Amino acid sequence: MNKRQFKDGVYSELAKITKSLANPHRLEIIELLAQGDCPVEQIAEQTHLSVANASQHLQVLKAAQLVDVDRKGNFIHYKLANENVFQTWKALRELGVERIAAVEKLVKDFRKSKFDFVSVTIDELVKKIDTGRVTLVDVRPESEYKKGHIADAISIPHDQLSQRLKELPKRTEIIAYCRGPFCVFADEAVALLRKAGYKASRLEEGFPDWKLQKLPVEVSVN
Amino acid sequence: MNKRQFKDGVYSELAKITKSLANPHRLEIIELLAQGDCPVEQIAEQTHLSVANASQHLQVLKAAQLVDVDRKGNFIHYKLANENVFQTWKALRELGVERIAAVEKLVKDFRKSKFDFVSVTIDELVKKIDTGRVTLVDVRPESEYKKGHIADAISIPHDQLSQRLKELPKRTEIIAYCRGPFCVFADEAVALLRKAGYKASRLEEGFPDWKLQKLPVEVSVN
DNA sequence: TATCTATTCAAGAACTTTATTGAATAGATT
DNA sequence: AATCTATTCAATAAAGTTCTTGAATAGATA
Repeated sequence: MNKRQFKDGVYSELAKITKSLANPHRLEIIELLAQGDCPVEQIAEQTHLSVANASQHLQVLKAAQLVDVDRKGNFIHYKLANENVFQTWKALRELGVERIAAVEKLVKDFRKSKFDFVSVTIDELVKKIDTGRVTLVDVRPESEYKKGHIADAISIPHDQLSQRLKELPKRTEIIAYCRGPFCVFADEAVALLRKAGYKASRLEEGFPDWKLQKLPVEVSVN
Repeated sequence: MNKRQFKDGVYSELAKITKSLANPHRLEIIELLAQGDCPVEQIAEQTHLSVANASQHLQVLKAAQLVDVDRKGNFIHYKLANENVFQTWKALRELGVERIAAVEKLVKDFRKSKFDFVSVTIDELVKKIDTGRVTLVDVRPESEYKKGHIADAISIPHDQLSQRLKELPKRTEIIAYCRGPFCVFADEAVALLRKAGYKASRLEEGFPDWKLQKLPVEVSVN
């Protein structure tokens, strides 16, 4: 094998991986799987795809070895092959927000129009936890909370929040978090909480970002 | 705009960026531009593409805002839009090497078959520079050296090395570096040096990786 | 102003990717 | 062993990507 063949080989393999990521639905699937493993049907539902279509996208990710499968009873669970997959998605996400005005505009317009408040970064949250009292609320679906959540966070899924406000303290600051910067659950939660007189803000990033930094995590085993 | 439209918008913008990276030639172009800005014709030559084809690929990268243009006299120079672009390429590269056996095999087979020696990581090189004496040789084309190189490195382009061996000390350790882990210039240099009785190894990563870590860099201004 | 030249554009053929549909499969459960 | 069911496969039409070729352009030099 000569030099050129070697280079062509390497770059074409890397392009294959990149291609497997280069689709809006597959990026959304990666973000979803970063919350924990998940059967096909749930992925299809969450991403608004048909099951057959979701399955096909998962096959593409599997062929690129970005996801692994696990059979659990009647269901087949998919999961990210390793941390590096989320890391790469994070790099792409950040590149997008920084480089592409369209993405930043989408995010800002949507957020600012409906939810006019600032968010807290992971670093800021760590300081807050160290120095003061904070109530952490995980507003993702309970199944995702169970698969892993920030230590000491309580689970109140976004669609149950209005009925469960009493569980939250009025005095201490509340930080809501969800899947990631493009997930709206936390924004909706904060809007609701503020309207009800609570002192609340959202975490800018999501649970997978917290976990990637090796910060304390808890799992609810079934 | 509702939640679903927002998500669809964001993921499809991010997928557009990812698609612009998802091609072997464009990945190679990114790696080349990470060495410093460069006119179209040189990019075409280095990547073995026709000029028209290289230009088209550059248009794709430009549309995704991953590269910027600068006119210099008669030539149009392309450059990476910012550090994050290289960062993302690096994440993809590492994901590839870690996840895809095919990539690792290609690299190992090619290297091990022709160049049977271990490489030095950036961290190890930093320590070596601190504690001992090391001669650093930049074996990339001189134009790339001029656009930026590791501090105190000397330039001996790979194709001139055999005639310029006398410039190098026989006693102190020599570390050769080039564009990155998939670049073969440094391997060839080390093979040649060892055969001639020098104590030499290659840097595993390349100059852009060194620069990304904010380690000391020099530029030869023209 | 005319010429030169690096780069881009445009059109088209070959190939790849995607969503949809309905059938097939493989592994549990009964 | 028979049935059930979550998932995958296969075929197809529509849309997108890529390389090649040769012409067009825009900005510099003369």
